[in-house]
Amino acid sequence: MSGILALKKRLIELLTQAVGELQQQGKLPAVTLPEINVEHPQQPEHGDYASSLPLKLARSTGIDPLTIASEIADLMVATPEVGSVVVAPPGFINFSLKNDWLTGQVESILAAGDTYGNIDLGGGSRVQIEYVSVNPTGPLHVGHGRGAILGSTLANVLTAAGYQVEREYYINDSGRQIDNFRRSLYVRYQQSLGVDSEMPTEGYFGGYVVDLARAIVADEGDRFLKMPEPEAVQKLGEVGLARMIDSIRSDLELLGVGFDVWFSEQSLYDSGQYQKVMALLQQGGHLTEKEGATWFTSTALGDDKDNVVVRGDGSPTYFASDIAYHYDKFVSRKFDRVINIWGADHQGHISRMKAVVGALGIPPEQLQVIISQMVTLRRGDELVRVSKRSGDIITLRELVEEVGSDACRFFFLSRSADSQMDFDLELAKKESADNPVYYVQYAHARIASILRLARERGVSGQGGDVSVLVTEPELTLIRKMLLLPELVETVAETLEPHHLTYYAVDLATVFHSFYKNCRVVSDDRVLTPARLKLVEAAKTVLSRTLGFMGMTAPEKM
RNA sequence: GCGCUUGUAGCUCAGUUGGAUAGAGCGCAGCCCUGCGGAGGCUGAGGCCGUGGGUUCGAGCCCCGCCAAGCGCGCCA
Repeated sequence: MSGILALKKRLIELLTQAVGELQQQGKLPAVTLPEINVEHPQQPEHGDYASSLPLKLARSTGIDPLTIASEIADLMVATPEVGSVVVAPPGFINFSLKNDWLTGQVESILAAGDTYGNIDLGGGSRVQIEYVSVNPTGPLHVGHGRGAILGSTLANVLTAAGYQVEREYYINDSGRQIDNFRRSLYVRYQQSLGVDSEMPTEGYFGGYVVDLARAIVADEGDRFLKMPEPEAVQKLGEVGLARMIDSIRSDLELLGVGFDVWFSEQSLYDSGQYQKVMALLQQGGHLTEKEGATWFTSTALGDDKDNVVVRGDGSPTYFASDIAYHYDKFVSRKFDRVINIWGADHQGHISRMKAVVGALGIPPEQLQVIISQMVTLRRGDELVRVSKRSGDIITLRELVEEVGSDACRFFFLSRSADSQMDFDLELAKKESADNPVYYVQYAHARIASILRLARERGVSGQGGDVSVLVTEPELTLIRKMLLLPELVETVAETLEPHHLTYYAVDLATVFHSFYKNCRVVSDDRVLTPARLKLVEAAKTVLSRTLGFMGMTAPEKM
């Protein structure tokens, strides 16, 4: 385990022990203990860690919190890490770390290298994280980018947290919208070959369908015109879908978003998984026939309404295939945990999905759904409506090409998934130089530059004695670097990757401040190698943080 | 009408799961280039944490009501 997490755990153990001892001595009544934890105080004067345990105990025992605090503090045994234990009103116990322990952590970070920040929270358990999963009936738009970046970042962090992570894209290559898309494409194909044909009223009118049809004409000619229409729609559709999926894949690659598995919805029908799961639900008494359709009786499980799984015409709904899909995830592929990232418009899908997962005998809490709120797009004051069928689309690709992948990722990550955001294209372009992404990356480039200079002068950290790094800017930098494992833990537990961006900015800030105050490469033969070690460690931490976010860590800018 | 999410500085947003004097970026008012990258550092002004109650030693955070915004409430996905 990482040193800093072990330390936190140790402090909690020591507190628990001390309270136990006080209870044995009869100085504290044998009340049930509150949850004991330590936190980082906001004020540096309050030390590195603080516990409000005495305040909590005061409630149940009726004893003055300051008295409890000093009794506990007296019983805290000396450790190599903790320099002082101080009692502070109204009833806190504050811990400060020893300088030599802190500076020693620089060596630990260097030794850990690119594994620094890894923790063993997951214990190797298998987590699947599914994201984007957009219908291959149109290009990705800006909102999809948000989910993509959330998902890929979480996958990075969960991997570092000791989970075995699989990243998956669910391809909805079956069902009504796909039929609709195939018919639309066929019409555009006919039209581009001069055949008079009319688009279905609910068709996909976007210009990209026209482009796609033309591209297929260019590559494959008029061969689909020679087939009977139903066959042509099907065959042309296959070609078109494959191309759409390819373009989605390449758009995501541009953003640094990738997947381990591309899972086909159609395969659930081809493999018999769908039929199997419906039979299971039938056996479990979860299905009922009414109004000509088959319903999943989720109201019996506390949901607010039942949901159709098989339509009157015998065709399965999206919900039905999603049930089979989740059965496949949990039962066939045996994931311990499944995380889905959905857009806000799928909010209503959560409760029935959890209900059905429970009906299949899987604990519903093993399914976690993250809702990424809407992204509204504007150009200056002009609101841009995003609708796949209207054809007025600002694509994700266009955004990435304008703003850049790094800025895009940072921007999307800097807000919690719960809050909706405006994305002003003009502003994103105009202010790109002011984007915090540059502030953070600049810190990394600066470090690289220092290390280059050191190499030129033939000096290195070799043999550096880190115990001399005791000035305030140095210790502040070290303290900040030590937070990375806790950050990984927090993000992995809360599934809230936006904390990464705030940490990255904080880390860059303390580094810039250190840089201003502490000359690294100098004539001082003691300080120079020690500070080179510190700077190298800072580079590791910064690049690790940027890596989690899927951003580049530039050597030069 | 019901469900989910949001409401914190002029603007965009954090707030470590109930702790000490509520933070950051941008913007605003100033300061710092005889040294490793000024895409930088430092200082200041700016707050009834939507609103009204409640819970307790202690609430931006928990509970109830209300107001406002977004999304959902299809045999669409």
